[in-house]
Amino acid sequence: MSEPPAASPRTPDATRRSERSRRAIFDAALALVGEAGYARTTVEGIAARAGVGKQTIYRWWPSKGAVLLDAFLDLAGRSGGAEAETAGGLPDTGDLAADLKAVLRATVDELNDPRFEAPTRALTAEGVVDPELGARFVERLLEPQLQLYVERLTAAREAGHVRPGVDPRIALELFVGPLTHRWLLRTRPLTHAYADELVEYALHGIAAR
Amino acid sequence: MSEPPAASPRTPDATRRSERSRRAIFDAALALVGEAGYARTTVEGIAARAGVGKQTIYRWWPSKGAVLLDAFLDLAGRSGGAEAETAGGLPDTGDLAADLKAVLRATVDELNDPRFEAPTRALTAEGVVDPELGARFVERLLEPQLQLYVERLTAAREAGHVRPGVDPRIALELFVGPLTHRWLLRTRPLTHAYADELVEYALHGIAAR
Amino acid sequence: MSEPPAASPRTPDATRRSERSRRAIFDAALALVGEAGYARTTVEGIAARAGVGKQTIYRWWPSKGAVLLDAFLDLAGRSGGAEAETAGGLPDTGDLAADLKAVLRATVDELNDPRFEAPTRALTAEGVVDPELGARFVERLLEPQLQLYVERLTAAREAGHVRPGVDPRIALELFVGPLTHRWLLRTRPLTHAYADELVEYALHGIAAR
Amino acid sequence: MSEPPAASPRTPDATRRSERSRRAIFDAALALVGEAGYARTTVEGIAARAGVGKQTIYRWWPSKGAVLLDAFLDLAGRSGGAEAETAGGLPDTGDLAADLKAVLRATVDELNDPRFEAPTRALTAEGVVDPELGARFVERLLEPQLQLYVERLTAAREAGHVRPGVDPRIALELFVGPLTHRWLLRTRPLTHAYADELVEYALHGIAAR
DNA sequence: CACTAAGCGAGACGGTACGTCGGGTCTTGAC
DNA sequence: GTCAAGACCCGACGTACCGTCTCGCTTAGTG
Repeated sequence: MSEPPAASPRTPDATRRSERSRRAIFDAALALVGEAGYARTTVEGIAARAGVGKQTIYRWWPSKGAVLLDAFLDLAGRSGGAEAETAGGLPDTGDLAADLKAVLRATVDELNDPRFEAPTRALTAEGVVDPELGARFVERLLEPQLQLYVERLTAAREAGHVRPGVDPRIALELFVGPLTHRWLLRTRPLTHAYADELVEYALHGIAAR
Repeated sequence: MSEPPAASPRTPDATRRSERSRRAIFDAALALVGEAGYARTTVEGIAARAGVGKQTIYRWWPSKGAVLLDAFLDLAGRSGGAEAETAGGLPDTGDLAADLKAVLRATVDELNDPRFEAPTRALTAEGVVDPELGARFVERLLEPQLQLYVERLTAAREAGHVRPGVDPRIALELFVGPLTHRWLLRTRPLTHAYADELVEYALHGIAAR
Repeated sequence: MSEPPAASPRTPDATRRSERSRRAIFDAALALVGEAGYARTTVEGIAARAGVGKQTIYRWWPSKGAVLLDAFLDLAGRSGGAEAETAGGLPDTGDLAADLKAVLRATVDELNDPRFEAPTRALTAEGVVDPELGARFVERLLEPQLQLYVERLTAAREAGHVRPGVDPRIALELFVGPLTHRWLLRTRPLTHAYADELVEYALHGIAAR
Repeated sequence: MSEPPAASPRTPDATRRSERSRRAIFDAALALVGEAGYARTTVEGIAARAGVGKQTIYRWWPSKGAVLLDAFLDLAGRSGGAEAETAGGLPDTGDLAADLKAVLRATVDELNDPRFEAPTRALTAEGVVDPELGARFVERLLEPQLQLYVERLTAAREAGHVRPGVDPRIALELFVGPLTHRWLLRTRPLTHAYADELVEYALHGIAAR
């Protein structure tokens, strides 16, 4: 029952991969995007800064975007950002509005944090245009976080705080969608006050009773 | 009292501009983005396809993105898309939910139209990363459309169909934000059914009474 | 009776060519070959040293060898090496042996001159392996010089100093061939004494009467 | 009194060398030079074709040229080309002119044989530019053959067919030099007729008595 | 009606980065 | 300790575009 060799042409041997280079590439990539922006970051620049041959990058990633996505996932994993939240789940004090406000305020802070802003914008934009990259981005970063909303909203529904028929998968977009819209398109500033208002509007709707 | 020449260095004389070239550039730009995608579209390519010197492009636009934004605005203006809607305003049958559903369904159709998808995605992504371009994009294309929501929602509030305290500028994002989120990030398909549900959720909120 | 445009695809417009760049490329190329040798000279290095874009080299020459051949032809033309000799023809004092010895001694000196040795060896070697380059090398540099031998030997034949049936084109190789052989393959040192002996042997043959 | 290990750093142990790999490398090298030419033949390609690690090549040879020189020597040794001739010496029928013509005709045939042409040209060119390689080439391949001329011409001198004062080492170049000149520089085609004429000219000189 | 003076098509230019190839070194695991 | 395999750092390849810069050539508007 032997394992067949990988089908794809030119598949490098991952067991021989240099962990040292991998980390250096991530560090260099994030640093450059932070300093010069995504567009002015180049594979050549990353390689030079990481003290690595260009081929070592092209051996393991197909494009600049892919490198940066992995670098960003690595960063998120290390600095516990998403992972910690993912592990713990959204807060559940019993007060749905308060919990959502706390989460959205934290999201606002993160989106305003310049450390994260440049690479996140860059990756999101890249994903908007490159479906494959976008899919990985959503699957690995966004979807796990959205799933937390699903869980919290489901719990709230079972607790009777949310109308019985509501689909959490759609409901969550009432919170996340507007926030993302403001942030990506810069139509209005992202503030805690806005986060609070958004929760109120989304929870209670805008129609007169 | 003769007017001195414009202060800025190297300001071209717009009165002598070749309309013929301007149109050819727009056509070439849109065609190329449609065929090859934004990333593979180049200024050089646009010039060649338009039968125009590169300098003629650089004389009038600072970047590829700017050319495409103008080309897109021109397209929108010509094919009446946004302009026609802008002129007429959102429908007002007295039934807010029905009117919003109609508008959102139309938006869904437009976002799913392959003719518009590629350039719109490209421009949006570019605007996400380039604040200046993003600002022009929002100001010239997005904001006029959002203003229509403001008007319709204000009218609805005055008619007593929307709660008195509601800020239309925030309320509109409950509709537009989730739609944009789905479209840009491709988290779920964009359908008429979704548009309808969105209107219901946003109008009535998700909280149990 | 209009001139048809050049058939070849992507033919650059020679009338717009930058003479300044052309010279800078020649100078850089010759300098680098002299300093680092042919093998360690690169197109990239030539471009950098000449303060020129790589494309400017590739626009006008197909290969490193071609650049160097032209650089060398230019050098020969400027420093009058071949051209001056070509213009004047071989000396004709009436004493064929003495004239040939003078010429061969001069050739020995030139082949031993380090300024010429490196690039000449490099080009010759390249021509040995690349027939096209070799053909140009022979046609532009070698053949004009060999032609001088043909003329001098023909004159000598008419003056009765050379046997009537002798083909000058073959005869000249008795002088040039052995010299080149020694120089290219470094089998024995190249000296004036050797040049003199060569003339004696070739003129009178080695067979006993 | 045990022998200390060889002084040089990293001297591989020749006794453990894989004969199998050595032959595979030679075969691959010759095949590739024949198929793609010397310039397009790479160490990597040789290793891959030979089913050998690159290091196995670099362990035993300093350069591509060195591998090919050895491969060529091996070929010459095997197919008896030079060796057989070397062993037997030049023919000596008593008729110097006829013997030389026979030998030169055979050389012409060999130089025109496409099997030998590519690698021989490549090695010669490499030797023209790389003195060390050139020296090995001359010593191992060329000089043994030239020595045969020395022997034959010495015999001829003793038999009174060659003038007494003639230095065979110089005389031989009258035959070999022009031939090599034509072959390397491709100035004129290499034919049997040319070989014959060359012998006549060199034996009897070109000067009128 | 000539005479500037711009916009224009064309494309050469100095550059930067691309993605690939191969050089020569080093490491791993099998023999 | 050699060997096959191949990852690694590095330098160069030849190409694609960038944005700038001349070139003639229309094409107005002015003197």
